[in-house]
Amino acid sequence: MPEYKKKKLTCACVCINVWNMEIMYTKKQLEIANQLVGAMDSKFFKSLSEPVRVDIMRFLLLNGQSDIATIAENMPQDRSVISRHLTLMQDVGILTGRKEGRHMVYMLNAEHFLDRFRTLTSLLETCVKECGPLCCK
Amino acid sequence: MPEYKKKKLTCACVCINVWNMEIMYTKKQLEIANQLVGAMDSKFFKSLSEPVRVDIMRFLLLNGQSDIATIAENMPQDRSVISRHLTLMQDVGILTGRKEGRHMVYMLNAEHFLDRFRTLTSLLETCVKECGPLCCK
DNA sequence: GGTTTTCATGCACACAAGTGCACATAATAG
DNA sequence: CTATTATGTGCACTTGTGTGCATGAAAACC
Repeated sequence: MPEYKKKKLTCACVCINVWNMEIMYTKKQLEIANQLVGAMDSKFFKSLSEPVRVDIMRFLLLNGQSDIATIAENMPQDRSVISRHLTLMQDVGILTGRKEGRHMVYMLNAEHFLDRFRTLTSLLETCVKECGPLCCK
Repeated sequence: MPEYKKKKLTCACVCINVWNMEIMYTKKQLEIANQLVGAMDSKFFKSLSEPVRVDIMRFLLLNGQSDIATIAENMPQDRSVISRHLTLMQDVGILTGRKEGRHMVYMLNAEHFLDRFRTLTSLLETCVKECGPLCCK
């Protein structure tokens, strides 16, 4: 399979896979795949991969805006830990925070959150439609 | 705010938030929020939070099914590392693997992947529609 | 103005995760 | 049957991450 090894991913339209079968993909397919992968932000997924942060999301979903101390009182972790999680979630864009006196008030940024998932779903749908024969059969 | 602290999240329909404002949520809202949080699988998101694994996904998206050695040749990591990543991704359900002779052939499980995102988007949409006033205003 | 409250942050620690090497296993090729 | 190839896995190492405590800054309260 030496031919296969030398294949470049960024420009080729035809390649030989490991089973000596020709695999073709158009520039459009390549572009769509790159769009999907580009939309898969590591930090975004990582922020959702910690159960504590999902718990915080649940709390804000049911209780609306809240300050750090109040959230922390409903979690087993220390207040400082919750504070750091909230900062991280704000950096990613899941939450929005504003300072109100000495309180720091956070709430869900539902629009941004929903947009992220809508974009990913849409890109993946297009990808499956266009690259379908490549990914699963 | 002692009243607030004593509030139970699992059954209450009315609560006082930290600003002494009444916040109401119905049992339906609670149920939907719990459904959403329940669908947010930590392991699933964690599997997508590693750039190497996303690279593997991109490779399989463009090249279809492939064996471990071939994938590893296109990545800076050691073959054993790629092998472990693939196993993890299969456990989560993103990939499907089958043994073919001495080769282990992986490919994207696009249906499962798409279903995950569709479900999350749908649940989040419902959640925003039902709990909208709570999460953002 | 001093005290209290609320939060951010530096620090240390424990644990999880990614990585590469070496080796064992399974299956094919000769 | 022996050699080669592809893979899985045990091991040690390094890095990253979550955690809690203690401290300091900012703002409100008395």
